[in-house]
Amino acid sequence: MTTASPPAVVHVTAEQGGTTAGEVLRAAGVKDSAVARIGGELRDLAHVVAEGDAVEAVPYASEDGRNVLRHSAAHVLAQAVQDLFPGTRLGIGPPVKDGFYYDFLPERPFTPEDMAAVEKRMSDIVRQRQRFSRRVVEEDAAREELADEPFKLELIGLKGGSSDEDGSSVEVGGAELTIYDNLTGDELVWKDLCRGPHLPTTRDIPAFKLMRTAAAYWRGDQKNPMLQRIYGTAWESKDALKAHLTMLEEAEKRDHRRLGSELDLFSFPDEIGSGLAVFHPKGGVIRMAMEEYSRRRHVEEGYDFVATPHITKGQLFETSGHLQWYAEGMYPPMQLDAEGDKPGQDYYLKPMNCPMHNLVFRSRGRSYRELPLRLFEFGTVYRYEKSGVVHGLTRARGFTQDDAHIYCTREQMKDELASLLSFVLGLLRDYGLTDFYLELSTKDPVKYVGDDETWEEATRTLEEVAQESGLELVPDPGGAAFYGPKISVQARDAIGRTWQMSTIQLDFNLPERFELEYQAADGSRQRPVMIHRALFGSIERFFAVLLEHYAGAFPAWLAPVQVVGIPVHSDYDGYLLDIGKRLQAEGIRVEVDTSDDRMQKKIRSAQKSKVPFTLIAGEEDISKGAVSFRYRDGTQENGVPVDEAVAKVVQAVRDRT
RNA sequence: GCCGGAUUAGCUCAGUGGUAGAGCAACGCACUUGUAAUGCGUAGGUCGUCGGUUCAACCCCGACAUCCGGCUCCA
Repeated sequence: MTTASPPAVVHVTAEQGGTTAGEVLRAAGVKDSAVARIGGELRDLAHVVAEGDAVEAVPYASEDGRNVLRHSAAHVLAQAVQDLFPGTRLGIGPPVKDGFYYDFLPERPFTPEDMAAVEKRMSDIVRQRQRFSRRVVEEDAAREELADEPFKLELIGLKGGSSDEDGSSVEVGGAELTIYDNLTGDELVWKDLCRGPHLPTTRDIPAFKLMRTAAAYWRGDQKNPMLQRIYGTAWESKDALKAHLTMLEEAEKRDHRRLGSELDLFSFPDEIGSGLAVFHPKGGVIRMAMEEYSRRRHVEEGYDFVATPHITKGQLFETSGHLQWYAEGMYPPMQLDAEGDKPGQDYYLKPMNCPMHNLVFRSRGRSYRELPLRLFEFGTVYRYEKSGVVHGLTRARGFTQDDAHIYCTREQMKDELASLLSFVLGLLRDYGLTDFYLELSTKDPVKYVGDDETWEEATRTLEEVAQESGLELVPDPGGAAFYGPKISVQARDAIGRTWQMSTIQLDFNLPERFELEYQAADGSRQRPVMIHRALFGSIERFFAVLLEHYAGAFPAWLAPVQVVGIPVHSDYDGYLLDIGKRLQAEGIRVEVDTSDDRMQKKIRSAQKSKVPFTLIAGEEDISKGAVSFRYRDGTQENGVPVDEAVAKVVQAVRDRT
């Protein structure tokens, strides 16, 4: 959805000096330009140009073009809100992915009815073709003009210190302080402190829609007051808006929480607690299939399997540093064995497996001959996620990591990382994800342990490996764990959303804290490097990603029920039950629908449960020793001999298609 | 944790200050011959929990729990 042809660049002639960017582009026949780029800066089309300026068109459908039209839509939103609710104070209103928002401090929270009214008022403003007019102001004058807007005054004080992070740069991020006036004819109807640029008029906003109200802290800081945020979406055309809304509907239909209950896969009983899932038989069997394949691949890749407890004395996490850094993310301790004045022991649910694996490593002397030593387990961990962040299976409080820790020498580290990365990508591909990019998370300047030199070496090694993979690499400054930098694999799903999947973390610090050692060939004692890695992240989360990726229609090898047999009439139940037995003997998960329903209803039920294969049999098939083989997409092959049908199913499952 | 919204049958949802309804699912009976819903019937809810207001609360108020949308957070 980006520009089809490269954007036009027009050089301003002598005669054109002193006219506007818009006029120059129009003279050159360019129609599709939201704003103009001159000297690398985005400018209003009303910007006065000089001879020799290179004026580049910025199409509506480009990233910059969309940002501008969305930001203009945010101004329209703010004007509409202040028209309808005059006492409302303004926060900020930047463009965001797929849309825009504006933060307000209203006299009372907005209601859904308010939203309808605001949206209608916005349409009026758009229809009025109000001009966005830029005006440079002195700081003192601005303070006077915006005396009623406390948040804007704060931003003026911030000028120069604004950042993209909290969105404040859209207001005061430029070299000059500017106000945008909305003019109907020459009449000033509204104004806002704003860096710009903007579309020429409100009428140039092609398509918008308000999405939801929410709340947000002023400038993103928990200590600041809570503002009411209104989210909207805006696009370069009505069709693009419609496509976006359709995508959202599709995403909602695929929501794993919804599919989880529709397909009877899992639930979150209140009685157990927030963020703690139970898997039902159909979800359980998918999970089992996922685990079985993963285990097999880990065996093939030379991993050793370990198992460790769910709880431990607190000392272990003192040693690892987790209690120092992440105590609030852990379930509070159980105190055991206290007697009178004698303090007892604090036991914690483990939020991570690594300290336990370190103890396995340390359980006896290790030789360099054993390295790389790769310890794997499906380790269930518990993290006390804050109440507002729990979200289905993707952000749970109890989950099972496909966790492994690799202990190796510094010399082995790079090769190990490279082969690990290809193992990761191969495994993800086997599960049906194919579109990836990598993210390199580097040191948080505050939350970290260890010396800078070690961090640098670790970061450099990860970066080299990432680059050699040939995948796109995106930096994530400050995103590392406290003990070391990481690469994470981001996967795009069937509808283009990205999910953080696997993480590979390099760690020079925990081996230090746990005093891990191996004996080298020369007899000296050396410290191993540790690599933390999870390929699924957590089984629950990966389950959710696959569920959404496939929209519930799992490939045959993962499908909870792989085949449903449907007799045309109950007289043929026996024939299909026999076929069912043959399939079952081949390890296929098969059900024969012998209910009282009619055949049409049974086909509908099978279809709704997203079973990959349906075998239908009636008189015609039986006389030939065959079945009708129906695929999930509704296509079908009639008169398939039973042997062949069984073989087809077995092969589809074995090939993981 | 913060702001806002929500919580009625297994699911999706109606509904009223005078102790509740539909569709689907479930169960029963009858029906059943070729590719997305056969018909009839039955059963199912202390209306999230606990307090309060009231002659009377599913409905109004409060607390708590859980969920949803955001914010903040995510070892």
